[in-house]
Amino acid sequence: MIKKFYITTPIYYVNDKPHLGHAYTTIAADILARYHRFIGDEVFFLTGTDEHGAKVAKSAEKVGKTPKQFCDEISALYTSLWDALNISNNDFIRTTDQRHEIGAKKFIEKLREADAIYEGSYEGLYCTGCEKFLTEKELVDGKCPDHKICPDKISEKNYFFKLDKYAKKVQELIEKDKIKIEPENIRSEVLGLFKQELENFSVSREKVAWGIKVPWDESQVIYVWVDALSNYITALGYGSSNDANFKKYWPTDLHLMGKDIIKFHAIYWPAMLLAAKLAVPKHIFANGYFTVNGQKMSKTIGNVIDPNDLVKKYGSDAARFLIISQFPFGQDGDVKAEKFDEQFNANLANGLGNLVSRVTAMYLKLDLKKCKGKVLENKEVVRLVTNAWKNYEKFMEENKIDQSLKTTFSLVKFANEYISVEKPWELFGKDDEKCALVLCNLIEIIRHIAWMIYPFLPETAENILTQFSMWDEESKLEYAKLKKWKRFDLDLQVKKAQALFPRI
RNA sequence: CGCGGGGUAGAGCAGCUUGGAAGCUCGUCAGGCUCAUAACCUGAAGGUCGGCGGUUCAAAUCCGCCCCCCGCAACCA
Repeated sequence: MIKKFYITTPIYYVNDKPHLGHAYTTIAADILARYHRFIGDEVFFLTGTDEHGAKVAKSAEKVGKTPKQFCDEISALYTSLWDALNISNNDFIRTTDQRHEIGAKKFIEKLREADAIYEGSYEGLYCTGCEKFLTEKELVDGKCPDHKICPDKISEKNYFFKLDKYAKKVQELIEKDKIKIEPENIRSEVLGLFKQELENFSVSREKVAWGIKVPWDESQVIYVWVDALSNYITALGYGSSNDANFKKYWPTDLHLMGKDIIKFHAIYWPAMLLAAKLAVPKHIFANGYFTVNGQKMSKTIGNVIDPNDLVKKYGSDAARFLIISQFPFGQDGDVKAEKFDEQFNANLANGLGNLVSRVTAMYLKLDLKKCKGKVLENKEVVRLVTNAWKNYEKFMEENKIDQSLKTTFSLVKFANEYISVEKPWELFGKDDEKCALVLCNLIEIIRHIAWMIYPFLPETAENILTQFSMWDEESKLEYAKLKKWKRFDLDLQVKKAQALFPRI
């Protein structure tokens, strides 16, 4: 039976242009999506942009644009980055899409019907200059940092969600891993939140114009978390006449996100889904945060890394590789600009690129056609590759994508050592059959490496396989066949190609 | 007493759950090789595993206290 696999990134807030963090989460999702397609799952991979709220309206106004124009422009920055990074999402949802509006309204309506919503009042510090509520933390000496005035304490009518009604159940689901939360430390952090006070949260706003109107009270706009989170179902057609995808793909197999928004995904979202009598997500995974040179990435410090620059400098595949392999997936990590060059050269140029290059050259230089049909199998090498696949899969299933990549590159290392030990150039003319065996083993190892990196570096994988004229035929094969050791003969059409990753 | 993460060779990290000769990548140094993208392979130098104390035949690993970094707490992955 074919398994379905629904994977999402958060929808990104358009108040900011995309940075390394957005790219990180999205590339990770793409790798997992590609992997699952690769092994034969039916995949739906969703990403998108979150476009409502006072902040966006404000930013738009500042540059003299309508909110919609503003959103169109920023949202396009995301889609073009995803193009540049070869992201294979099946859909891209914007919260300003009509389909989303319909679904989101339907969803909040459902919450109300379930008696999960009540009218209350929200009290906060409102700055008339900003036209928004400020938190205590934002204030400087009790004043709005932008307008230097004391905000007014005012209250407005809001609708609230009865989180207290569902929290216990959500907690139970998490404890029993019905909603599996990873990594472990994030899970315990979430469970810790239940011990503290979890307050009912507001699901609407009165003083915000840029948003989706609450269906039963048009003086209110649906507040961010209901609006944003519901994208995961509205993109599948929830609430519309065409909800085939919703029926097929819901619930989510994997919600991927940065750790900052875990609370909303792990607690608020399942609670709302329970209220609406929908299935809850199966798995939530929070990735870590980047610091740059030991400091948090921030616009004010000016250390924000633009993923577009990485693509320009290293190319799409290498940028994917560099971004994803900086530190273990699920943990925080620090990056330095110099490190990108270093790792590019070490792993891609000197490692993989050079391996392909030297094996290709040897194969073309040493004429071993007379050994055709006499090439044996080397059990040790076969076992090594089989084992590598086992580990690779295990890590992938555990979302340890950096480990899968490491496993793959350990084969690169092995192949390079193997060449040094066997010295094909010395064997040639002395023991041609042995020489042929070594070269065939090497090419076969490279074939396996190519398929392993396929979800990570799709273009490179195709390039390598094309170089050995394997792509056309193999790309049609099933996963189970691809990963089997293949003994092939010496009649391959091998082309000398350009360096995969020229050294920097 | 808010919650959580971390402090291991020059740099970045793994190991800690289930105690038992300190490992990986990059860098440095010295050899080797010539098929290759000045690449590749081998070897070496370099660490009192944040501090103090405890448990133990044995602690980076378990326990206690202390010091120092960092993230989160209604909208920056």
